[in-house]
Amino acid sequence: MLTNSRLVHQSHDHERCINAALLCANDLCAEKNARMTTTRESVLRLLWQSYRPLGAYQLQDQLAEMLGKPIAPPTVYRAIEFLLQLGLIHRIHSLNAYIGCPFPNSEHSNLFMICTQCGSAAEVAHNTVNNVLQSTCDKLNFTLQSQSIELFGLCPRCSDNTEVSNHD
Amino acid sequence: MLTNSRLVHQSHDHERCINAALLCANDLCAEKNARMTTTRESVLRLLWQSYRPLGAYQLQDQLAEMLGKPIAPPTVYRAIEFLLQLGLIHRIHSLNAYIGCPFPNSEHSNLFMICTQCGSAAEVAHNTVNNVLQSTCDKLNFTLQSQSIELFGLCPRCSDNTEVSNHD
DNA sequence: TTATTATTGTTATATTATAACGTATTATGC
DNA sequence: GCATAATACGTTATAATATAACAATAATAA
Ligand SMILES: [Zn+2]
Ligand SMILES: [Zn+2]
Ligand SMILES: [Zn+2]
Ligand SMILES: [Zn+2]
Repeated sequence: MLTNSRLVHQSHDHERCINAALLCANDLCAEKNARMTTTRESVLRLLWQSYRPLGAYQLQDQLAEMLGKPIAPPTVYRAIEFLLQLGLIHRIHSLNAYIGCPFPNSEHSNLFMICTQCGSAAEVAHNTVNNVLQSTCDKLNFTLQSQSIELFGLCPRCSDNTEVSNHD
Repeated sequence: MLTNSRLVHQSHDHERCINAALLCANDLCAEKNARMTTTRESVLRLLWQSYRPLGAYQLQDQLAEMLGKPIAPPTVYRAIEFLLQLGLIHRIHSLNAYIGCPFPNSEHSNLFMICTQCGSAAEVAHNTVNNVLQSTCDKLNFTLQSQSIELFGLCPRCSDNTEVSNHD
C-alpha cells in the first residue's frame, strides 16, 4: 500500500515535501520534453501547499496573489490540464477540485479519502483494492480502463476530535 | 453481489422495469410521507428510460417535452434533490449526471461501471469490494461515511464490438 | 373555511469550464 | 544571429452546471 495519509494528518516539515515534489516535477518535464513554466510550477506549488483540494477559482485567486498580476480562468485551466496530463495532480470529481499527487512516478490506480470535517484528502494506492475491483470487472465482462474512487468520512485527526467533543 | 449489469446490456422488456421502479418509488413515498408529484415521477421515469446517465439540462429538455410546457432549471434540480434524498437515483460525479437506482430498497454501498464507448452505466453493490475498502479505511484510521466509486472502461457489449472491429 | 405546509414558477445570479483569436515567448534549422 | 515554427500565455466572450430569493399555487390539516 502506497499512501500519504500520515503526511497529510501529522505535522511535519511540509516545505521539504513541496520542494521535493517540484524537483521531481521538473525532472519529469525534462524527461518528457515538456516545459515547466512559472505559471505551471506556481499552480503545482499551490496544490501541494494545501492539505485540501483546491478549486480552479481558488487557484485563480491564489495564483494572482502569488504572481502579483491578474490571472484569467483559461490560464488556470491550462496549467491544470498540463499537470493532469503529466500525472502530477489529480482531479477530485465530487469536489470539482484538484490536488497534488504524492507519487507521480509510480504507475498507480488510486483512491482518495476525503474528510467531511476538515476537507483534507489523502491518496491511497492499494493493490488489494485494485485487484478486487479488477476481478469484479472481469466477472461482469467489463474492460476496466480507469477509476475514480472517492471515500468520504472523518480523517484520523477529526475522528479523534469527534470522540473528544462527544464528552462535552 | 447485486447488479443490474445484465439488464443494462442485454435487450429485454424495459417498460416492465420502468413500471416496477415507479411502483416501488410510490410505495417508498407513501411509507415516508413524501409526495410523488408529476414532475418528480416524470424525472424518475426519464432517468430509468435512459441506459446512460442524464445531465440536469438534458432532463430539462426531455421533461419540457414530456409535460408540454417550459421547465426552468430549479424545477429539475428540485426533483433531482428529492429523488436523491430518497435514494431513488444516484449522482455520477465524473459526468455531472444522474441515473435511476435499480435497488433503492436495500441499503447498499455501490459502484458504477461506466462505458467510455456507449455511455451506459451499470450499478454494482459488492460486499467483497466494500469490505476491502472498509478494512483499508480501518487501517488508516479513516472513519468511512460514504463513497463514490466510478469505474471507466468498456461494457460487455462494446468490449465484444471492439474485438470484432479489430479484424477489419 | 381558514391556516399551515409543501411544491412549483419565475427571475436573477453564482460557479465551473471552454472557445476563439491574437500576442509573446521559446525552441529549431539554417 | 536570424527566420521559422512550435508552444505558451493574454484577453474577451460565452457555454455548462447549479443555486438563491421570493412570489404564486396546490395540498393538507385544523
Ligand atoms: Zn497519484
Ligand atoms: Zn479531518
Ligand atoms: Zn443504488
Ligand atoms: Zn458500451
